[in-house]
Amino acid sequence: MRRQQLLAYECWPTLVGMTEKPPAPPRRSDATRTAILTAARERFGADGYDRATIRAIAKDAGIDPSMVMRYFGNKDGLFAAAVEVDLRFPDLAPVPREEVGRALVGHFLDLWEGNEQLRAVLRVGVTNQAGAERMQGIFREQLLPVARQVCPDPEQVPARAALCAAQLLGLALTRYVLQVPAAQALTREELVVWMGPTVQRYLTAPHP
Amino acid sequence: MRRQQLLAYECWPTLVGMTEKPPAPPRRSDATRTAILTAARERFGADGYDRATIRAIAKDAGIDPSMVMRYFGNKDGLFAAAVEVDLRFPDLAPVPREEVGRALVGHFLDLWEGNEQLRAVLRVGVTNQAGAERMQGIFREQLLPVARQVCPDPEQVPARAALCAAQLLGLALTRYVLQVPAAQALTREELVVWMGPTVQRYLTAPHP
DNA sequence: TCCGTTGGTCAACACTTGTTGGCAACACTA
DNA sequence: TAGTGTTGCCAACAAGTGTTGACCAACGGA
Repeated sequence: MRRQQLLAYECWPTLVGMTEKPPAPPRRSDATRTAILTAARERFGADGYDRATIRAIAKDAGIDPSMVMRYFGNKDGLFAAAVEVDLRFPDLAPVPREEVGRALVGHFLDLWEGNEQLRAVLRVGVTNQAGAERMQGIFREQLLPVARQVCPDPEQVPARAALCAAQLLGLALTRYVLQVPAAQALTREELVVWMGPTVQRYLTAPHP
Repeated sequence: MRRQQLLAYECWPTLVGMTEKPPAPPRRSDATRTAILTAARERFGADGYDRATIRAIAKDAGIDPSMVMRYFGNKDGLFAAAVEVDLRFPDLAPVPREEVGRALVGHFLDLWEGNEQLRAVLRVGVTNQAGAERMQGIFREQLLPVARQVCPDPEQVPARAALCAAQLLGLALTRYVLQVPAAQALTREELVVWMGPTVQRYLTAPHP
C-alpha cells in the first residue's frame, strides 16, 4: 500500500525519458531495464494485461520478479513505462487535399505492422477501464488534431474523427488482434485503395 | 482433471437448448441456471473473461460458486453457455441493391444497443485465443453468407466481407467497448448515413 | 582501505483464483 | 413411509498472483 519515494524516483527518468528533455544519466542497470521493457511489451501485446504476469515477464527478461517491482513500482507502472503510444501522424499540410485519406491509411498500416506496443494498448484498452481511458486520450490528442487540420467545419471535427477512428481501429482489430485470415490476406495496397476513400470521405465530404 | 459424466449430462440441454430441438425437460433448478447465465453475461460483458470471476458471478446470482461448477462444468463451459452469438442478419433478397449498406449498418446498431453478450464476445475475443477463434467463426458463418448474397464476384467475397467486418467491428469497438464519447455522441441516423455508403461500397462497388 | 550505493537473488507473505468433496434439506416415487 | 435423486451451502485445496523485505556481491568515490 505504502508508496516508496525512492522507487518513484528511480523509475521516473525511464517513464518519461523518451518524451521529455532531462538527460536521464546512464545507469549500470539500463540493460536490465530495457530487457524488462522489451519482455513486457511482448507479453502485454500477446496476452493482454491480466494474463501477462510479472513472473513471466521477469523470466523472459532473465531476472527476478522483484526487480520489476523495484524499477517500476508495480504492475501498472510497468505497463505505463512499457507502452507509450505515439501514432506519429504526419503533418498533412503538404499532402494534396484529395490524398489525405490514402496517406492516413497507409501511415496507419505501416505503424501497426509488427508493432507489439499498439497491440498491447488495444488489448488492454478493451479489457481495462484505465486502458480505455488511455485510448480515449490517444484519440483526443493525436487523431483530433489531424482531423482539425483537414475538416472544413470545426464543429463537425469530433464526429468525423470518430468515424475515422472506427474505420482504422476496426482494421487494426480484425487484422492484428483477432487476426481474421481474410483481413490478413488483403495487401497493403488493396487496403489503401479500399479504405483510403472511406477515410477521405469521413474527413472532407460534405455532411450527407 | 477428471470429467464428470453426470455433470456433462446436466448442463447439456442448457448449452444447446436454444439452437437444437430436444425439449429439455424443465428442472427445479432452472431459475438458478438462468440467474447464473444472466449474471455471467453481465460480468463477462463488463469485465472480460479474466476479471469476471466465478465467485463474483455466483454472488450476483445469489448462490454458491460451487453451483456454477456443478451446472456448467468449468469456467469455459459457463462462458460457452452464457454467450451465444446470433447476429441475425436479415435476408437481403427483398432489400433494394442500393440499400443493403444502410440496412446492414442499421441492423448492426440495433443489435448491439444494450447487448451485453456481444460486448462479452468482443472483449474475450481480444483477450483470449479461443475467443478470437470464436469471432472468426462468427465472421465465417454469419457475415460471409451475407456478403455472398450481395457481392458480384464470388472470388472477392472474403476480402469484401473483411472490409465490412473492419468497419462494423470498429464501430462496435469505439462506441460500445472503448466508449469514446465522440463515437457515442453520433446518433443512429448519422451513423447509418455515414457508414451505410461505406459498407455499400465495400460490398457492391467494382474493385477500385 | 573502508563504506555507502547500486544491482541482483531468495524466500516468503497475503490474497485470489478455479475447483472439489462432504453434508444437509428438500421433492418426488414406490 | 422409506428410498432416491436433486438442490444448495460450507469448508477446504492447490496453484498462481502481486508484492515485500532480508540478504549478498560488486562497484566507486573518500
